[in-house]
Order: sequence, then structure tokens, then C-alpha cells
Amino acid sequence: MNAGPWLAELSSGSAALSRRSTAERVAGLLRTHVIEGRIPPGTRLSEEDIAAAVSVSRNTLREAFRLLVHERLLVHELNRGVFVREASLDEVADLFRLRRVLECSSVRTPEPPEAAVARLRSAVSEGETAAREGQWQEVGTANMHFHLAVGALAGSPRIDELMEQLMAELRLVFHVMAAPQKFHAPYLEDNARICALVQAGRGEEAAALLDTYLTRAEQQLVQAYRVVANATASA
Amino acid sequence: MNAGPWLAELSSGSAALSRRSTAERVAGLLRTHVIEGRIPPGTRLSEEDIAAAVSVSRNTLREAFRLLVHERLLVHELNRGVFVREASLDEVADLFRLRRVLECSSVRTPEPPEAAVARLRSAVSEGETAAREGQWQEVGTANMHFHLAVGALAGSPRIDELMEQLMAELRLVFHVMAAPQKFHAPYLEDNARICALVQAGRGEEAAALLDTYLTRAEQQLVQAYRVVANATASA
DNA sequence: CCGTATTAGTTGTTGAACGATCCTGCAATC
DNA sequence: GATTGCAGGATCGTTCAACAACTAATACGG
Repeated sequence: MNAGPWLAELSSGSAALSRRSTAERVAGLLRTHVIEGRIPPGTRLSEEDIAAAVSVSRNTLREAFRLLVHERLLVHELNRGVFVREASLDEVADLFRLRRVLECSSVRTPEPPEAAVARLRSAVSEGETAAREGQWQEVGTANMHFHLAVGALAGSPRIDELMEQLMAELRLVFHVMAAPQKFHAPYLEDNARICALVQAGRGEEAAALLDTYLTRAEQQLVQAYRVVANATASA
Repeated sequence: MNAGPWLAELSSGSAALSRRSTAERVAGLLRTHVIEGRIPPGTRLSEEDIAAAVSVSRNTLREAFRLLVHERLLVHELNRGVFVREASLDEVADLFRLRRVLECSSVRTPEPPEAAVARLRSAVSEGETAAREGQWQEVGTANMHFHLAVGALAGSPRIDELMEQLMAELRLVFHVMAAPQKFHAPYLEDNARICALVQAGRGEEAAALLDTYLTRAEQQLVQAYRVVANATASA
């Protein structure tokens, strides 16, 4: 019996060890490509070409497509194929609406799990050091980690999953901007303030701050969007 | 160019006209069977058998499965097949947690779209007439319509979609109960009260009422769950 | 009685095939 | 000149058959 400390470690590893189907692995591959903007929004993903490129059959590739369509990274048009999503302004607004609901309510959680609070703290410091060193790309991912940690305060697997999806979509949207590098930097202070309020148990104030924060971020993003829209319209 | 007012009307109709793929139609068929409890939770869905039953190929059926797995009505175990979901108590609790977040925030929406408020009213009266006539099945669906309408107050397509998914799962969960018929009847009064508060613009009070409402419903459901768990354990 | 090897049944994945649908370009028409 | 109609080609939707990979159940041997 004698269960040592390696038991938990082992079971946590088993999750990673659990083999995944080919379709899931292909979906993972495509996901990173799409999220990191390597495939521009609006691109049609040819079944034949991609199947050949990753050397899987068309059928399995189609299963991978279904997964990513459900994650809203791709859109599927019958008899036309799948395309990298081009989010409209309305869709961006809706994304932020849901974000606001989830994050503000998470931050109000009376006694958030300590693990989530720790993640919040580390995300804040991660962002600060990255900013000090001028690594704006890292600031962006730190900011994402911050918001994922905010979602985790609710202690809900479902909300965690939703937040991951929202953040993935958001990263996709960011790529329409000309210089997303420094976008997140101004929000570092707010992140720290929100983190402090959460630790102090002042969830209501944190929620209020987060609400205005998200409104501002949305407006900034929408504005960047309009610029691009005008540029492409005049081109 | 002279675009008349019928143009918008026409384009709105084209959405309904959009044909659906075979996989989606099969998914729809399976969905109703699962939701209405005709296939008991835990059942394994054999690819071969079902493919033959609905006369589609295994590949197409697998696509349909993927859709329903993403809707959380089925679960997929690698190399073992897909099963009708058996929700654990934790999962039910998590479902209600998300429900509470979405519905309570929706009900607080400052100026909800009039169409949603109308749906709210009609759902209330739908439930009342069904109860008067003793049609408990109908009371259940009216109650579901009520909560969908609550979600619609936010005016967010995403939240609408989430609510539909949550309600579908909930219907699946209800089937573990012995007599779900009269389950919803006691909530009719609360529905009417919440509807009135929303129309009066008193969202905060409506949210508070809804919160206790959902807590009570969850506890009642969990209790019913325990009964079944004991019954199956002793069997 | 326990553990192991075998076997049967199911899922995972492939490759090819064919009909259905969409897009492109060109000719015909007003 | 702009719109309509019509090939032709390309791509998607779906099916089918086959085999590899895996699981679960059975039979076997200690």
C-alpha cells in the first residue's frame, strides 16, 4: 500500500500520457498555427492540401476540422469548405460581453481556491518582469494567463474551459491589429490592482474595476479594427 | 440598385433555408433521442449498429458523434466508443454554477431587448396554462423556455447558445429522477415574480430571487440524485 | 484461485471512388 | 456594357472496403 508522494505526480502525468487520437493531434497542430496568426483569417483550408501536408487521410482531417469549428477558430460553409474565422465587430462585442460576465462574476467569488489566487499573483509578476525586459510578446501571454487565472477563481471546470476558448479566439482577433506588441502593457497596473483587491477579499471593487478595464480594452480593440477595415476597404 | 425593404426580410429567410449536412441531421436525430431519455445514460452507442440503423456510413456517423460530444450529451473514450453521458454530482453542481452566473447576469441587463421580454412573458403564461390543465410534461418545457428567455435578456448570441446547451444537458440529467413530472410546478410562481421584476426594471431584485431559486432547484435535484445513487448501489 | 495468453469484437485510420455543389470563364442575349 | 446561361474544372460530401490498433472477454496453465 505505502502510497508515496509520487502517486499524485504519476496520475497528473497520466493525463498527459493519455494518448490522443490523430484527429485531436492534428487539431492541436492547426490550432497553434491559427492562433499564432500563421494562417491569416479568411483563408480557406483545402482538405486535400492539408491532408497531404500533415499526411493524414481526408476523413480524419475533417474530424479535426469539426473540433476547431466548435472552438470557433474555423468556420464551416457547406460545400465550400472551412475557413479561418474572420470575426466581425458584432462578434468581438459579443465575445467581450461574455468575457465580462464570466470574469466579473469569477472575481466576486467569496472564497476563491488558493491555487487560483496563486496563479493570479504569478501572472501579475510574470507580466511585470516581461515588461521590464521589454518583451512585449511575453507581456501578452502573461496578460492572457492573468485572465485565465481570473476565470479560475470561480473554481468551475466549465468556466475554465470557456475562458480558454475565449482567450484563443481573442488571440486570433488580435492579429488583425497592426502592432499588437504593446497593446497589453497599459493594463499591467490594473492587473496588479485587481489581484490585490481579490486577495483582500474585496471582490465587488475588483469586479467594478475589471468591468471598466474590459470596456476600455474592447473599445481600443474595436478602434484598431475600424482602422484595418478602412485600410482594406480603400485598398 | 433600388434595394427595397424586402431585401432584409429575404436574407433573414435565407438562413432558415440553409441546408444541413447529413452529419448534422443525424446529430439532430440522436440529440432528441438522448435528450428525451430514450437512450439511457451510460449506454454505449455502437458505430456499426447505429450507422446501419440510420443508414449512413460510419465516417459520417462519427462526425455526428463529434458534434454531440462537444455538446456534452455524449462522452468519447478512445478505442472504447461513445456513451450517453452520465453526469456526476460534481458536474451537475458545475452546470448550475454556470447557469447561475449566466442567468443572474442576464436578468440584470439594464435595457433588455423587447423581444426577449416578450418571450419571458409568454413562457410564464405557457407554464401557467399547462399547469392548470395538469400537463406536467408541458410545464417542464415551459420552464425551459422561461430560462432560455432569461438568457436571451442579455442579447448575446453566445449566451443564447450556451443556455441551449445547458438546458439540453439539464434535460438529460432530469431523466435520472423517478418522477420529473411535477418537479417544475412549484417554480411557476417564482417565474412570474421574476418576469414582473424584469419588466419593472428591477433587475437586481430579480437576480437575487433567481439566485435562491437556482440554489433550491439544484439542491432538490442533487437530493433526487442521491436517492437514485443509493438505489443503484444497493441493487 | 490468480495471472496470462488467446481470441473475438469494436474502434481508429486509410485510400479510393463517385455524385453533388460551387466557382470561373466565356459566349449569348438584351 | 451589363446581365444571363452554360460548360468545365475543382472541391466538398459521403460512401465503401479494408486493415491496424485496441479492448474486453474467454480459455488456459500454474
